[in-house]
Amino acid sequence: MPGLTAVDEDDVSSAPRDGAPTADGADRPPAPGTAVPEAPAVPEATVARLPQYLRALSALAEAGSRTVSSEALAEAAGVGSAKLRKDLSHLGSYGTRGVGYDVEQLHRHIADRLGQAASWRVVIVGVGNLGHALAGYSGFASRGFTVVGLFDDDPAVIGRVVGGLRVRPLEEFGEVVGEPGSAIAVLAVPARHAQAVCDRLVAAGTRSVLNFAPTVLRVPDGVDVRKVDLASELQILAFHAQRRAAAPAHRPSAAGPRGATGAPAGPLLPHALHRVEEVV
Amino acid sequence: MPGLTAVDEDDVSSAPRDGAPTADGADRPPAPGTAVPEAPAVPEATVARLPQYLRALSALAEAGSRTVSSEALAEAAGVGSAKLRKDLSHLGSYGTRGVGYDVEQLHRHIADRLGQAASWRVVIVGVGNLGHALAGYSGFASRGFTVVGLFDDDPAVIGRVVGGLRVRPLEEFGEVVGEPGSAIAVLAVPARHAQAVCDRLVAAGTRSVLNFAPTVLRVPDGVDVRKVDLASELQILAFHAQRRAAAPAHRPSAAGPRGATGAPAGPLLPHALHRVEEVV
DNA sequence: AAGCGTTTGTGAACGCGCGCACAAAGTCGC
DNA sequence: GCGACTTTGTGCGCGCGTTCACAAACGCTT
Ligand SMILES: NC(=O)c1ccc[n+]([C@@H]2O[C@H](COP(=O)([O-])OP(=O)(O)OC[C@H]3O[C@@H](n4cnc5c(N)ncnc54)[C@H](O)[C@@H]3O)[C@@H](O)[C@H]2O)c1
Ligand SMILES: NC(=O)c1ccc[n+]([C@@H]2O[C@H](COP(=O)([O-])OP(=O)(O)OC[C@H]3O[C@@H](n4cnc5c(N)ncnc54)[C@H](O)[C@@H]3O)[C@@H](O)[C@H]2O)c1
Repeated sequence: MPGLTAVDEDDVSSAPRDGAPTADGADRPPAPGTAVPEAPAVPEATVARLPQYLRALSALAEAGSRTVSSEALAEAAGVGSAKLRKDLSHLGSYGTRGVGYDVEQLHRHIADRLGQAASWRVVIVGVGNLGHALAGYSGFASRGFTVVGLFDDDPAVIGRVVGGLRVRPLEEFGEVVGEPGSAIAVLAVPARHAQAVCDRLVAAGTRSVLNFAPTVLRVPDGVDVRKVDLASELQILAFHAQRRAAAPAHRPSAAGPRGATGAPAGPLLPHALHRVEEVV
Repeated sequence: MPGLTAVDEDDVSSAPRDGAPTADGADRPPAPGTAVPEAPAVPEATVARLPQYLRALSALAEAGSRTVSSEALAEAAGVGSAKLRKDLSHLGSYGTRGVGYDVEQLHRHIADRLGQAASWRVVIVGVGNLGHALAGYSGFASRGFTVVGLFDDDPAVIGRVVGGLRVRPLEEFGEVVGEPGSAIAVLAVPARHAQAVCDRLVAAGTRSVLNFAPTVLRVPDGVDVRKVDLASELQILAFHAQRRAAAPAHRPSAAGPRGATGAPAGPLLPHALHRVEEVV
């Protein structure tokens, strides 16, 4: 959404520009020159896709590719090539026409933009069923995140060591979180406590929250909240499944069988389906 | 009416919806034959919010409310009231002017639209760190889902009982999944195996997949895939956090991302922040 | 150096979703 | 029974995001 008024956002990112002799020092597109410093403002939709591009680039680099075309990278990331090029254009021009993008250089650049130059500190609050799984997840490190604290308020859980970290009481939160905005909090407490816990985290300086509890969190301006609601995801899938079931095969004959991937090409949904409700 | 600023959750993450849109996506206008009665075509953005409305309605019903105004329900769901009314209008008119909506009736109606009349069958594939947490999660049942099967291929895991269900080998998948499209599969296997496992599930009749593995899944038309990528969520938060850090005290009014509170909101952002990279 | 094929970057059209504002429709008070 | 008030439902304008299509830019070959 339009929410963020990206303020300046100049290319101040320390401009490491290591060895890469980009030759063209003239790719400073929006030369402000006059008037307001304005904001290149990367669109939200683009930001949401950058992680996918980064993942695809990591895979390509590991596979030995040195350059990729927008077509190939888009394929790997599961998007259209035009969309990918436009997305990258918001970050600046880092491709070479006629060749493509330098895998390593583009990876570095996107990682910089995502703040992944150094590892972000992550704290997990609520080490229950879900929090335990998250604490033991090894996939965060490779994406630029380091879990530096686990918190709970259950005496039976406090003190246990999970994933190499000791579970602490919430009172010690302030000691671990550090500077305001320097850590991301993952909320994995029961829904009825989520708001209260969130308030404490914000009071302690938290500016970024990933919420797993199925509740609407109220936070002051300046705090960023993203939610992951598994039940909602299932319900959205259920909605589509139900619609699919209600609308049987249309165009019985003329249906163009544009196969996607090696898989059964046969038309599905032979007849109406029914769901059962008993448990096995 | 002009009192409070529109409450408005972030919710930017609406359906990236990669892959191929279902063939029947939106071929409504040029109705070739006779006028088809069905398919008012609920917008995707609306579908993604229906679960939130349903949750809010459940809470209201439990609190004893018999009716709600669009304003109150929107507040509870964390959206704007105009948006909510427009969303509901896509489902048909079920409100009473001058009064509001009947809580129980609206809940029933939305639940019907989401196919929640009966409990959907859910199978979890990959009972590791994450799959274990999901299998033991009690929050699915109240949202209309019943876990009916757990699958893995690790002999050390097969046979174990988790959440009252025995973990089965993938070979038995076909016996449990039932009619094509009648169950939703939750993928919680390592990324490098996700595609292969997904192919097997689809071949066995699965039409809805919720993917936790950080990979792009290729599926044939007619199969609906939604992904939950925790690392990406963190990276998006990191992007905003970094931008916030780069933009010091500016205009707090329009700056922050999606404020929710309609009142005081004492934004601080005292000074620039820095991240540290060493682990504790 | 010039031509040729390739690929990027982007201008422009298009469609979707959002929020405003208001008339219609209903309730409540008298 | 009637007027005033409340709240829904929606028409409309607008901005964001996606897609198409193409000229400019680049490497490679001759
Ligand atoms: N488990 C899942 O697979 C799953 C799936 C989707 C959503 N969720 C949501 O994630 C959240 C956690 O789920 P769970 O299954 O891990 O629940 P859980 O009950 O197993 O764990 C919750 C943990 O939070 C701790 N806690 C409670 N109040 C606290 C407080 N005030 N401060 C600090 N810690 C506190 C508890 O001690 C417990 O350890 C819930 O909101 C749930 O709805 C879980
Ligand atoms: N644990 C988390 O908190 C977390 C967070 C984000 C994403 N993920 C993703 O979720 C997935 C699972 O994560 P995890 O931590 O549970 O991993 P895990 O290794 O703990 O569990 C994976 C399970 O899948 C099983 N498996 C492997 N190959 C299989 C196959 N071919 N068929 C059936 N089962 C198979 C394994 O036996 C194991 O039990 C991974 O893709 C991971 O990236 C996990």
